[in-house]
Amino acid sequence: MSAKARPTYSAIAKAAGVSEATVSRVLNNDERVNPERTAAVMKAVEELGYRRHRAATALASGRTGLIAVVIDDDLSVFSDPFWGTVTSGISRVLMENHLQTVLMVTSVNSVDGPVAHYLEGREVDGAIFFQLHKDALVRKLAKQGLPIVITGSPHTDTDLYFVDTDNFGGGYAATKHLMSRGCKKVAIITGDIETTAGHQRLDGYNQVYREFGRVPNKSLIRQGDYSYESGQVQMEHLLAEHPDVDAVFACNDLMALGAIAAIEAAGKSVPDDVAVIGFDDSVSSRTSRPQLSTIRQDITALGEAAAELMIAQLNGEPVESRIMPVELVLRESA
Amino acid sequence: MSAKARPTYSAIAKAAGVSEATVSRVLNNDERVNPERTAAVMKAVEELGYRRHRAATALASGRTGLIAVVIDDDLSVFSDPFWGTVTSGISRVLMENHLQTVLMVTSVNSVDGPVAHYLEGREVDGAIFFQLHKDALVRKLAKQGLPIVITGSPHTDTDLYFVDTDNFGGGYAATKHLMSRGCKKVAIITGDIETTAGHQRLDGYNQVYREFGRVPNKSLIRQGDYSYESGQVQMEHLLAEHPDVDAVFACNDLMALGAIAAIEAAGKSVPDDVAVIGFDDSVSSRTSRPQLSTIRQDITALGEAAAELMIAQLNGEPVESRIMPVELVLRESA
DNA sequence: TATCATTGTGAAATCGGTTTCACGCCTCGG
DNA sequence: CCGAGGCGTGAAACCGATTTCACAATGATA
Repeated sequence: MSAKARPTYSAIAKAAGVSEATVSRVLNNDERVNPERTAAVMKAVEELGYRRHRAATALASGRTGLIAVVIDDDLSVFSDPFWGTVTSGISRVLMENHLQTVLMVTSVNSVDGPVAHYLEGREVDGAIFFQLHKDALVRKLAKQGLPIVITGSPHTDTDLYFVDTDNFGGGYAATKHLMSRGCKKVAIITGDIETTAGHQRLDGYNQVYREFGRVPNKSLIRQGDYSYESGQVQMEHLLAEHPDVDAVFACNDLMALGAIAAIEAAGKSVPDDVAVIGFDDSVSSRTSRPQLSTIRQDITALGEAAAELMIAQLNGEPVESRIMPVELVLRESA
Repeated sequence: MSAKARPTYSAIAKAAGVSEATVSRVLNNDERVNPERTAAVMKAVEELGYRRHRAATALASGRTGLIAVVIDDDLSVFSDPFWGTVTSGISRVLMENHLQTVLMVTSVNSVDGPVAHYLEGREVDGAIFFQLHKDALVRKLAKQGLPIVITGSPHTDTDLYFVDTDNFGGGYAATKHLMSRGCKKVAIITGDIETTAGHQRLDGYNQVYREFGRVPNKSLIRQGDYSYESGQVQMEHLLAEHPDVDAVFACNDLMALGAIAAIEAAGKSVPDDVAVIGFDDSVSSRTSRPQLSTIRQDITALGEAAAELMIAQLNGEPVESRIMPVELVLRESA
């Protein structure tokens, strides 16, 4: 009674009375196999409980069945639930397509680091990058023919495929709502303006002003860094310079919460004196008081889209970058 | 000018004037190779820029160089920054040991689902599980000899290796602080009592009462479910039944925030009328007002410990489950 | 009817390492 | 001086799939 060893092609071929080559053809959906033999192989596969040996397939075919998800940890982005959620969307779609997700949390900036070696070594079939800051490595890999998808907009204009949130639309919707609400002096606390996302949200803000035939006062545009503290201090500056400011669009929820703290510390109330809108629809936007109005993005869908772009590339199908829609969620703060 | 093809053993063997077997020995640190040949091989490896072909190694040796991290998505735990942080700790340590992290966000409860097939197929060298609810699959895999580490305590008493936060110690420290502060009527809002973690925190709470020679009133022990809302309603019940309750230990920050909302809604103040301590040291614990006193765990360290246990198992070294220390962080709420 | 394509199939080579096995050489004990 | 034992080494088998290539059978064409 030997332990049931894992069946291989050889066993299936024997059981089905065909050659191993035919087994391979059937299992890879080669059309040209006689239906009867196909059926025989399928039956044998079923009965023996055959399962592909990934390593053997990888060696012979060059396809590893693995997709890397590369996260730049210089930003410790992974402690942000945002990335966890994106990743789970990616993972789900990949798994449905019989691909596995290899997670690499690391500093990606080096064109010659361990990650670079790993990816260049063709140990994965493709790579999905998060939040790129330098794209030298990515360009290099792309040139070598490695399928790539970027989550978040690429740093520069480029021909790389990407999926991103509609940052412009979010900035536009938030600002438009504040204006339509009757606010006269709408400020913005931006995030890192170096990033495309940061810039696009600001562009949306400016666009609303333009449509209203106005130009925002330069000093209504304050640069934060996505932290609670920066929201707080920038709001303090705003209140000092513009005591009559009556609305703020903060480019993420954390800064919005900081801003609210500053507003209330100044003895004013939200939203009556100053309306506030954040961005992200994070958990704290629901638990804060007042509850925060914010821009919601379907984060899981973003991940799923990234995975779909990757799969399309692998299949040689036409691929197009995607911008995912956002939604204004109105709660108490605006 | 052909593109420089990836060098293989054959190239190195030729360059170093030895056989492929010897190359393999050198690269796998086989002691018995003549130092001169070792040097020659190393030199050739260096000069040709050789890099191992993962699939070939996997096929021949059976070691894939991959460790699965399995996350039960029934709980959508991955949108909790906690798990992202743990994962990044795991990933870092594994990568240092030339192992890659394969992420599987999925429903693990089935002993016969795709995850089960994947893991049973030996496509990874080991698996790290998060937040187990049913351990049938894990036990089955362990029986098959797959190295396993559980992050969070296993469901039942077991011989499986695990790493966990000192839940008991956290519950103890929080409650002890509240008592020492002079609070007479310290309540607890527990999380899911079915989980080991939930139970252990409660045990810590009970232990303090015991040490003070007291027994907590049954109705001071309220069961929540880790959600903001549950913290809120349980606190309302507490205030109704015990108008003189003067402290609450909530088993996570979210419930603590809900409790604070309920306390303030009842016209009482935190911490003067009722002191509150949470658990997790989440971001919102710092941004809430009043800032939340809480129990901090070193989450990255937890992940690193999990990875280390895995590596020890792979190396056949002695392995011991680990309980990671926690720290009481005092802010404004207690 | 003779010839050329086309189609389905299996034998065998291949992917790039690891591991077994046998052999030659050297040392040591009797 | 002979045989046993140990050590370093290379040839070759092996891991489990994929893919090339040759060949036989069939159908189409002239």
